[in-house]
Amino acid sequence: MPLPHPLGVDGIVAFADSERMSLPLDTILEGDCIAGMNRLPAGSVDLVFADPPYNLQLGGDLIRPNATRVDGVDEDWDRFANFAAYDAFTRDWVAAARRVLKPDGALWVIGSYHNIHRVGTILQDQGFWLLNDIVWRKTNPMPNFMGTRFTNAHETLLWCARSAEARPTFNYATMKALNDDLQMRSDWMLPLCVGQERLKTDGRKTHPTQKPESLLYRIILATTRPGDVVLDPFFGTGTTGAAALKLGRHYIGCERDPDYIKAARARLAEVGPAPDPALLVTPSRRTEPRIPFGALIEAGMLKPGQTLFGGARRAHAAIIAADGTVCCGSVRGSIHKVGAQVQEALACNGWTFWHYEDETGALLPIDRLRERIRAEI
Amino acid sequence: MPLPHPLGVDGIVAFADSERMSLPLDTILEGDCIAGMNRLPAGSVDLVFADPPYNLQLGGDLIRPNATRVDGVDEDWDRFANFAAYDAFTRDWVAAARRVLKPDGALWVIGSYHNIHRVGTILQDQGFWLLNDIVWRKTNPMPNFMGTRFTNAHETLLWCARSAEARPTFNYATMKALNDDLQMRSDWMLPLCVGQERLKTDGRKTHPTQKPESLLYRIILATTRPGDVVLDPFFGTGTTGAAALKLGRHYIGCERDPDYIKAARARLAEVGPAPDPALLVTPSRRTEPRIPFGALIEAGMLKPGQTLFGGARRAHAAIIAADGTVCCGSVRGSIHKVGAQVQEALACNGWTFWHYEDETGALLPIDRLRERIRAEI
DNA sequence: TTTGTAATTGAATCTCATC
DNA sequence: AGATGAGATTCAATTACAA
Repeated sequence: MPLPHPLGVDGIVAFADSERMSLPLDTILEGDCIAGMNRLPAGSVDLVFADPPYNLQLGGDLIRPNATRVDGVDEDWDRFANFAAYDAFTRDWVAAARRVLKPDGALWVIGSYHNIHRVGTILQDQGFWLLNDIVWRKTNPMPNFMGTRFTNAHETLLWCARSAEARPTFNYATMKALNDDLQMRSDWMLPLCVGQERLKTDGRKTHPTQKPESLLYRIILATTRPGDVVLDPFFGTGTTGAAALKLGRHYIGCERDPDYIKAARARLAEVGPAPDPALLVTPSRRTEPRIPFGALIEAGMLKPGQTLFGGARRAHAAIIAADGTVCCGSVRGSIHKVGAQVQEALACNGWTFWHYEDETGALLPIDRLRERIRAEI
Repeated sequence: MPLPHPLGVDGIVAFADSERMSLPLDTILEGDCIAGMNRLPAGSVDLVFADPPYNLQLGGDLIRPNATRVDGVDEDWDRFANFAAYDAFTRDWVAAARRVLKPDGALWVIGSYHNIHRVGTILQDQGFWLLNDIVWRKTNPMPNFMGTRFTNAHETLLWCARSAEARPTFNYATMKALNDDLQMRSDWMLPLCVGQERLKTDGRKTHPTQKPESLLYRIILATTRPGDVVLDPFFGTGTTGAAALKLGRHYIGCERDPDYIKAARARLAEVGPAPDPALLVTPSRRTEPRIPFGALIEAGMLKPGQTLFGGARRAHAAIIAADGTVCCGSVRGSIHKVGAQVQEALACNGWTFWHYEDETGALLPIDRLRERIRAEI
């Protein structure tokens, strides 16, 4: 009988249940991220945020016009022999992340043009479903000193669900509120991590690619709920953990480098408590309890036989039936269905289309009555 | 002796020299783009611009809030059985483009998150060297009607050289001049192709995905020299040809659809030699930095749960929520809306009304923080 | 003729609970 | 699992048309 391959279906390393840990909330797992993730139970985290090595393939030193040397990323962890090696590395961590994600969980990856296409292709090949690609536009990018290309002024983030059928969290109303009541777009203008925010060790930057907390703030606020678990397989100095704690979420980090871990632990110990959960969510019509139209009749706000009006200058009229349907000529059905039919439209929101006459004879949308019921709950 | 495989090294179809044509300048080659490119001499064109099918995989109908239907892309040419089929298609046209390019020639591809990672990976695998990824930020994108994702407000372009050693053309000074004497960044803000520019046939759009000339203008201006030859394997209605002619370059287009070819020929016959100044769409830096209140929270300048004060002697107080709204009693909304409500006024400029407490306990208007963010941009 | 308002439209992977 | 039905949901720019 053949031995089982160490990588099972979906590239998942087989672990005995006894070796698995229960979810170690707000903890940094020391060591390789794949080993770390494989110790966690399957289907246990709500969000993965990954900032993997970019495989930058930098050549020699880059010298600024003023003869200073650019401090590029030349850490060992960013060296790969070739694209095949980088792809293999990517496939492994993506598979491990896939295993620990809940079915409706989501994954974010950040990268640059050097690596993001390898990552995006592998995500699609493993069944992830891309939801958006997000452009992080940097307010203060490094210029192109040689004048040979366009200023590389952005990085790319991919947001994807575990499958096309999954229903990942998206706090639409929160993002809209955050953007002055306009839909949040796929291009985000945010500054680099510099100044006070940038962690330093002996006067030098602790981590070469520390991300700004503002970026993680938006990601976690948009795509998780308070209390959710956010896993970062390339934890570094803990930006993901800091943003998660500040927003009332839990983090789990994987990191190999003891210096990064030390810096992250010190940083996370300083983070204060999260604000009142009510301040962390945005109320919206979608999140409010559902009120059937019939409840307005049961509450005595509307009466069977009463007339509703729709469209400009009472263009359409419908009679309310005792069962909460409305009738307009030979058409009978829900307020939405009849609203669509009389307008010959593909769809209609009956709550805003239909109006009732108040005591003064003024026309008011029936949605006012629904609001009144909701206020009483 | 075995017959030679029809696809030689690098996926190039073997043509007898007698079948090859000399370079057919300013011409549309009718038929499949791979056959068309294979009829051209190797190493003969300076630039390839490709706008291949995106493989959008759209589902059912999408209905707008105003109950009309979105006219999505459902053309046959955008249907692929799966990623493998799309990858094979991409490998073939990329290989054919690679053959016709001069050694120092360059290639541009435009795409969206649906396909761009497949294309980018294949370009790297075939030896192309990515120079920049460019983000086309749309001034007027289609919104996300259902409120399910971030507004998909951009497309991605990849600019690459034929090899890492190649020295492709980049008109650095021209780009800098075009951008108010600042280096041109990798994110370009340009409008969609709408209005007069959009080609119509019998009142309906001739091509579902016609690109704006301003985009091609910038690409050709930046990465070719006058007299250069620009090849577009997916010519469509000839935007690339029009921009090339206006800039004193030559075009060669490949196109299968007779209707598109007819429209392109009519369009190109109208093109005069002078460049259209309207194509120099320079972003106006004055109008750009709109700072939503939420940006102050994301920047860490204000924290969820913190109190803002308004009016004389802290007459009003409001708590900041994580989404950038503020709460005052049962009222929750933008700084402007809540400011107006607590004063029982019709309107209010929240930026000047609300104040925060600094480290010394002094009250400062929140507009100070906005000014600080603006100064950093 | 001018001005104000309504209608149209753009590469879109666009719901969710219940039966 | 698939069908059904309630009901939530849009920004910027241009064109058309009414006043």
